[in-house]
Amino acid sequence: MRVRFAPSPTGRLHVGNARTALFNWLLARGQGGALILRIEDTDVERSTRESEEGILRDLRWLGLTWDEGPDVGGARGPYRQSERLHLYQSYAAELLAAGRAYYCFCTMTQLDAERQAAVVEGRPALYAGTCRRLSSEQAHARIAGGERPAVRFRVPDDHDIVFRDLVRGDVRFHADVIGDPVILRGDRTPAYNFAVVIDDALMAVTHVVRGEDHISNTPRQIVMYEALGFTPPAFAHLAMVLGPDHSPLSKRHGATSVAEFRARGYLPEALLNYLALLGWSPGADQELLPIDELARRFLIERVGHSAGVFDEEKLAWVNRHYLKMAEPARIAELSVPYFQSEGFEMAPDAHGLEFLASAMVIATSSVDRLAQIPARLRQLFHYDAEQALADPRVLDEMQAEAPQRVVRALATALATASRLDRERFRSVAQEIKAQTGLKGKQLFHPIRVALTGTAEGPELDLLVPAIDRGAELPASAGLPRVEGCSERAAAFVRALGRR
RNA sequence: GUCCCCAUCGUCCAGAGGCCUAGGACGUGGCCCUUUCAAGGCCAAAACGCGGGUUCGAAUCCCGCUGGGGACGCCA
Repeated sequence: MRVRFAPSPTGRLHVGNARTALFNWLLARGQGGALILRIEDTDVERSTRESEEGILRDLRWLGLTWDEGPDVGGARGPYRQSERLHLYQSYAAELLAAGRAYYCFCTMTQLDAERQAAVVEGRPALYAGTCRRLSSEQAHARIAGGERPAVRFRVPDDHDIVFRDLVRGDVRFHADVIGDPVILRGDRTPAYNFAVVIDDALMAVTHVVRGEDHISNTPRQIVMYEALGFTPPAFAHLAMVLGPDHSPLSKRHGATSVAEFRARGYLPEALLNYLALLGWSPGADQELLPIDELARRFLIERVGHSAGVFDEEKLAWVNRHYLKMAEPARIAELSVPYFQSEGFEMAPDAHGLEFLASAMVIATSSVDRLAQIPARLRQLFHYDAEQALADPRVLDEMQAEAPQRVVRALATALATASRLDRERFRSVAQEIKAQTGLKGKQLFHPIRVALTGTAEGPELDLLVPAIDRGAELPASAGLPRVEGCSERAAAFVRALGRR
């Protein structure tokens, strides 16, 4: 089995295309087949190397590996259409010689007018066949006269073209609804339908898995396979990915590209697992499975027929799962750019990363995406007693006598205590409880406010030890300075006294 | 306009003629856990588009309608 993913490098990798790539990958990996990456860059106007590199980068980030492609090579390259122009031209010449293709001198204006007229008259909007009957003498004379004709494929008329779609079953088109497609443009570059056929045939692709938008191209391609003496591959057309309003997923729905989802802090394994669930099911009651297991279970015949709405809420849920599963060290490293873009100045060394990793569970247990980690851990690196008391709600709470007693007891206890770990923090809390007679929220909320400067945040049991571990960190760790709990408590009491 | 594809909770899936009083997940609501916010646990509400057939029996098969989507480029 040989499958392929064939993006055109005209922009970012869209999640819909990523899903097509994934399904190809699942099919190839599940069956021990090969995946080919081919760059469809025959549109020189829109294709860019930047886009190509971006697409490759996004695919690699997702972990979708390929066996042949422009970067890794392979026996049936080159893998960029722009480097295969001679092949298309030589097959076109062959079709021309066999009378299966002909030169077309129609102008764009003429073609547009014909199309419009056809729609108005209720006829299918197809090529009228004006140049079909031109003799080769006439054609060559016009070429000699300086005209640059396109080449059209002569679709045999009056017969049915049927193909068995692996996901949809038999699909039937009548040849009369297919106009003669252009295979070579006036500038001798190939048109999509032709290049695809030549490439898939020459690259020995056995299964073409692509978007549903190509379903009506399939009959044109099949007649070309036949004219060229190639055996058509099996086809499988995947339903579209839609936005919440059931229109194709686009910018106005928010993020659409893999790069954007990466930037928002989704993990590749989460995006992949989510995408696999969109149009397919790995089995009743099971959704969250490692990619290899998905590949093992994947059956192209079991892919759904109808379009699917992309649901970022569900993606977020999948991501939470993988965030919890992931190695803290990995997440710590991935989180650094997010801290930086939130204004935290850091360039952690190994110790810094180790500390960050040790604190990471505080964030990963309660956050959707990497981008939310800095906000969740802000209280670790940022403390300002004055600023805390500037918050009317905090000030209001501290107006009462009981919380003040808690805070003062806390400052006193911490003044002599060594750095807090979980147990020492608990015993300090017990001490204050005994001293003040307060418990529960009455006890812990003032502690939280004094130590974090905020009324809400992660569990103190986790946060407090992390703060005091951070306070021990040398400057060389490359993290913002962490003010320890005893300093925080003392500062808070001083600030309170000034009020 | 012509051709093609599609149709189960708001969303994603399960359902391959009787296992369906239609199952799971996300989201939503409630409850629980809890020192706060989250996270987590439990419970609940929520769907077979409509009309005809076929069959003893249809969410499942057939036809039509309606609705959605795609294609009709010298874009891919």
